Amino acid sequence: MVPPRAARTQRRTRIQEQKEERILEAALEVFSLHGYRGATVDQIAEVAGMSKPNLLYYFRTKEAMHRALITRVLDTWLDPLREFDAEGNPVAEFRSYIRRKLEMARDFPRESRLFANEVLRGAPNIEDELKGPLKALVDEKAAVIRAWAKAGKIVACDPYHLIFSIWSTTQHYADFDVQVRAVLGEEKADESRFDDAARFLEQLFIGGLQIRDQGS
Amino acid sequence: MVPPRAARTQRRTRIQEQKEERILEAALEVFSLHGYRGATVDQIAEVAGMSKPNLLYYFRTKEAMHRALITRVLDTWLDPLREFDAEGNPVAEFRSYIRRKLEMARDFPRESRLFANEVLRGAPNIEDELKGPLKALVDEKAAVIRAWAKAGKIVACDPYHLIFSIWSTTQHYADFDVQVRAVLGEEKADESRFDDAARFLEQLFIGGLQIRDQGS
DNA sequence: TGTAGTGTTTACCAACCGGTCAAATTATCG
DNA sequence: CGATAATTTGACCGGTTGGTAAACACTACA
Repeated sequence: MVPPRAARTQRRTRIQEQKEERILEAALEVFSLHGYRGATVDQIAEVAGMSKPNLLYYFRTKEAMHRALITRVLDTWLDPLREFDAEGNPVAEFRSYIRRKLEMARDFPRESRLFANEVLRGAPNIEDELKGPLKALVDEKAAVIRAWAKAGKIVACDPYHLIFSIWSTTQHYADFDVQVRAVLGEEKADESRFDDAARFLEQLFIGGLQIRDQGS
Repeated sequence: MVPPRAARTQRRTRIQEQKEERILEAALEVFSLHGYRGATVDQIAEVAGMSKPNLLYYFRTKEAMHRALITRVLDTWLDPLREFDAEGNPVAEFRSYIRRKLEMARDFPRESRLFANEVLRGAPNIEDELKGPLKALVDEKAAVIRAWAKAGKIVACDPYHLIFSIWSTTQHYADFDVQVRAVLGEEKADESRFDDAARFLEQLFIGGLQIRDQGS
């Protein structure tokens, strides 16, 4: 009788976990494609293969569904940056960070688009998380980058805008996928697209970051 | 009696032009903020300062309004790339192209977000224009860039992904404005944000493109 | 001033949407 | 098996949405 959300103090059953997983998977599919407002509960229910009231038994509102989804995505989305290691070799760290971000754009485009959709709308539901955990993490990594520059390990540059540019260039291949396809032509296979992108971005960032001839 | 759209064979009156302009301005405001589905005709009518039926007298459907808006935006959006001059100095051309794109992100963020919203949704209404005029223009400029590289004027790199990276990094400051603000902190004034971004992007792209010491 | 066309508004509608409810079905466990 | 709780469903509801009908107002011009 009592909806599972209220009974969460107890352990969740396996069936609840599975259903919630199926729902969030379907919600990701629909939200990422149509945005929050554009998605309908009926649509999500259909993709999840269950009736609307049944879906609403697990997530009482559309908003609850979206919130659960976006906080989860935001968390995994920051993993690559968390791995960014102050102790490692600077150039190697950037190289693997860029590669990880590009792989996420390739393998999890729906998550990227969900996030993009949310930020585009002004991030009404995640503003606090952006100003809190996200900002804190970026501040931390920016300090690392600045220290590297001061130590002469990489060229000096604004660490925040450097991170922004890595975010934007990599996520572009998920969020603007249709445009990229249209310009490159459909014949260009996915593999090739991402390989070319990886090669270019490495050239752009690593080439630009490495200390070489400082003249002119 | 007859709606103006059908009477378009005749010249449009001044009042029609003005009203349509007011409507498209309001539509841009609302669509860019809430996306196609999230925007309501009532909302647009209110922003435009007229009643809904009155608005629908000038644009018979919500979709017609959106289509008129997006084709116009797409057109002006490509202007900076059109100005990209094959005869000019390569480095100077890139520098001014980046600056123009960044200025557009600063001065016309709504247009950028409208476009981003559309592409995110799979560009259902502009797919043809992406594969047609857009692709043609990019192909043309890509050839120019390749020729510059072959002539040794800039370093060799994939011209398509270079253009993508300029698009994504500059538009990021319009589309992900909320995130940028959250990370940099609200105290950072707009002017400073864009100045810093301009300085960084110049360093990234121009520094990376210029021919200097080629040794590892 | 009459009238035809242009522009505007009030009232309205059918479809859709998020969400509820009560009843039915199924799983759990003594 | 019996009983209790968990899950699922069809029917439904109030509010919103895109769009329409028709009357009304304004303007230009003979």
